[in-house]
Amino acid sequence: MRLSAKACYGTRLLLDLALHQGEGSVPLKDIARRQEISLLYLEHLVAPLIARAMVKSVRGPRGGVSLLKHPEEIKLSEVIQLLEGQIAPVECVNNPKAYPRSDFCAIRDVWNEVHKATYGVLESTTLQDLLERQRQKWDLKQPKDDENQWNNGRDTNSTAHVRNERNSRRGKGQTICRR
Amino acid sequence: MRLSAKACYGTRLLLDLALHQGEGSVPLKDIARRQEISLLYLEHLVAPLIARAMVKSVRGPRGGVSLLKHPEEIKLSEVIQLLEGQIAPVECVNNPKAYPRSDFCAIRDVWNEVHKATYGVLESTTLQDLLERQRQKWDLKQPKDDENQWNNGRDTNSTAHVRNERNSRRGKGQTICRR
DNA sequence: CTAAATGTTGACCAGTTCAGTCAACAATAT
DNA sequence: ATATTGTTGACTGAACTGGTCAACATTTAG
Repeated sequence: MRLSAKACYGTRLLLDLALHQGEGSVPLKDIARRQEISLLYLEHLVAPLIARAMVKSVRGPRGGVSLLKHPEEIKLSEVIQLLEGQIAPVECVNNPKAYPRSDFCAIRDVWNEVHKATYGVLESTTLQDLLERQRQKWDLKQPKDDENQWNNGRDTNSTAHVRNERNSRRGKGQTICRR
Repeated sequence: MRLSAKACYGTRLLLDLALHQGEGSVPLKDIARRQEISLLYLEHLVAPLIARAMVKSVRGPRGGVSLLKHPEEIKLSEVIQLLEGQIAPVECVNNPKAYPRSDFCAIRDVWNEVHKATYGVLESTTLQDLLERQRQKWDLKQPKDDENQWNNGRDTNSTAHVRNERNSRRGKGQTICRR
């Protein structure tokens, strides 16, 4: 039951912003570089976060994005729901009214339990929690020059390339995580 | 974090077999009809279950499939792992050794918790549990002629058609669940 | 021995989704 | 006026999914 790269990248973007709070607008270009995510993709990915008022953006020189809510106000359940579309494993858990017969389905009950278990973890975890945990890990490791805090299991040794600059001809980009 | 139709159908196939224990081999054709799943697809889907010795098959007249293990010996974690490929939301939870840097990633810890929560539910649920729950629901509802016990949230009103007979020209099949 | 009824399996397909890209444009600071 | 940032509609190639086709294998019944 795989998490999409979109939800994963979005979570990393938010943590990156939390780690850089107090620095004004953070250019997406910098986040893309630190997180090794395509800038062009990141620009699209940030839109729902802006629309949901989790993040605000400023255009122009010294532009970028920044958190609009406090990290403790941002629950992961909200983030994943927004980016993934649904947290429930099947649609009849997500929208039981549309599937009245599923009331008599024992299997649906299990997916419901899976959903509750997953949702419970995400609902009780805030961006603040992530921030504190990440800082603790860094304090242990002293990775001052290693803000690439993630490794979400994607193949970071891929030879695929991606651009993270706009309006440039196709060319070498940084190694990306692919699915 | 969607469950694939494959994992969903496989779970329903196993429950259907559990409900029909004691009847010898159950033809896949009958399961396909009851569950409204393509027979042709079901034939492919059953292969890993046979390979894993959860199910056994008999060819020829009076052939079909039947459970090889007792329902209480079949955990859903095993089933979903087999059919879905992985239960963990990201690969670095599934295979941490391949991602050493993820040890310092706070986000990975959260996906780990999500995984543990999900896995916990599936690991503690057996086919026997499903069987008992399904029978209880039926006792309440008396759906004697309604063995289509599921409704996994897929659109059962679809006008798409599917064949569930072999070696016949393309033609009208039964309504199927699509994603 | 033949026909029918079942499973087996390699190959294939159309549609969908995804991760990413392109480019024109808008807004802002210098 | 230029550079630097974000915005957004449209697009793309690859991967995956749910399903199909057909030839074949096995088994039973007549």
